[in-house]
Amino acid sequence: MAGPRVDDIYDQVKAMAVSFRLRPGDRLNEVALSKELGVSRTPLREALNRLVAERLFDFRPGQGFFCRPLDAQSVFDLFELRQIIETAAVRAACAKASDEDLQSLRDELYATGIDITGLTVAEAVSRDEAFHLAIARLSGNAELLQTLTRINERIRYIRWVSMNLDRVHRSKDEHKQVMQALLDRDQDTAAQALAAHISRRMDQVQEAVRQGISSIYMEGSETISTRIIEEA
Amino acid sequence: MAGPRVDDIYDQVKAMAVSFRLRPGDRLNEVALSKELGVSRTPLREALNRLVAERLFDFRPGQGFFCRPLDAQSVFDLFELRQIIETAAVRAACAKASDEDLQSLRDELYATGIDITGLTVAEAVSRDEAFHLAIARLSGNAELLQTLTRINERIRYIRWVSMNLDRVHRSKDEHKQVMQALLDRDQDTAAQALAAHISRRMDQVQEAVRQGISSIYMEGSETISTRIIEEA
DNA sequence: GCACACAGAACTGTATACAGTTTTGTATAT
DNA sequence: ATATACAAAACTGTATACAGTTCTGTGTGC
Repeated sequence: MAGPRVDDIYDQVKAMAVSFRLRPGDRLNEVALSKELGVSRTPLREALNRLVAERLFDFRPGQGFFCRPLDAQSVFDLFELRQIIETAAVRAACAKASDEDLQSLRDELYATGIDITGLTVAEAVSRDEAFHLAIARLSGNAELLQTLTRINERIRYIRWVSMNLDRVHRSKDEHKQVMQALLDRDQDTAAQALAAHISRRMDQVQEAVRQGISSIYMEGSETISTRIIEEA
Repeated sequence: MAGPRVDDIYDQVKAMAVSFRLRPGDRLNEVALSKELGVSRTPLREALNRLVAERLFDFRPGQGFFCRPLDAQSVFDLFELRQIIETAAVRAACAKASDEDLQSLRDELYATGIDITGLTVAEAVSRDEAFHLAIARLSGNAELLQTLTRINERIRYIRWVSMNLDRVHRSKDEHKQVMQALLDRDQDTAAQALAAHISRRMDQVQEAVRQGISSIYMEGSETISTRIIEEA
């Protein structure tokens, strides 16, 4: 029976951290969390150590594990890095992706990625992420894909919140633009469009951050399930 | 007295993995290693879980931890990613680094980074890494620096071996070129020089990989301490 | 000679216990 | 009222024990 519990625990705790059900900066109580998850402290700590390596948690010897707080500088750095990586990825995708792969990405984008009305914010962000990750996958570089995945996990919550604050969702046009450049295999246009797209998002997020990260955390996870009613 | 052992164990095991004292693909024996390190399995496993997250180890439930083997594709992907990140970093450094920081990087390069005759291969690679990391630091992006650090750890051994195989070391000129472009704050030249520099290294490494990774692992760590006698 | 089955050893996965440290709460003195 | 000292509680860090699984080596049948 003994399933590979560490992997499960890892996923569960990561989900909590990513959605900030565990509050940034707070020390987490190992016995309480282990009881909640129905496991002992040993595998929980193993999972937490993985998350320390992924920078989702801080570890202070003698004090334990802390939810890593996201300061304004880190948010900026992560977005900048994301832009660097995605720009390179889309260029590689232009050069290396097969026609079939590009076509099926296009189909998927038009089937599920366009109309986000009625979706929750969480769902909308998830689809957005999926499109960007799909491009990274087409780059053919597994390490690049992995790195981007990790980055996304760390900025996901801030994207949720920021998407909630300003309700203009222009992604659809911008994604279409990138997709077209991909189909044309036009590296420069694709890279430029994607860079501009990410920059706009970064501006929105920086604006959200400026309103105070601490208050952002207060918003809580209920906003994530708010449904999007208007569209640009 | 109880020191923060996990951090120490983490460093020690990482050093073993990076230098391939632990052989790629092999399962590692927890009790043997814990005895060797003089600790129990619990903190050892915590450290190993961090290294799993960093992709230095694989973890297969029910079987344990394995040294992650470096296949040719991963080596290529890591070098490609490194090139992407460093190219962007040097551009950012051109734009954002202070004059003093650039000057002190130049001084350090000319003081310690030029003549590698008489150094061991490990020392030479270490200095090379230091120069590249310094540029990443000047980008002002802590996340970028961290990501590059992780990448370097994973390709360090392969660089050792490849440096040992072909004994032409042209880094000095190429580093000088990059440094000059940085001082001129010439983004395009700097990026191009750095990209070319990494590409050349990548070619050398791919050549080494082509000779068979398995035989490379056999070379063992004694080659790392071989001293460099000739210079280009 | 080869494949397969089975028993024993070795190893992993997790719970638990305990030592040592940090935190918290309270009472006392200024 | 505030600061300080001290005691108790809570929590972390690690070792160890044990259950369950995987591996290994031997022997048997074909």
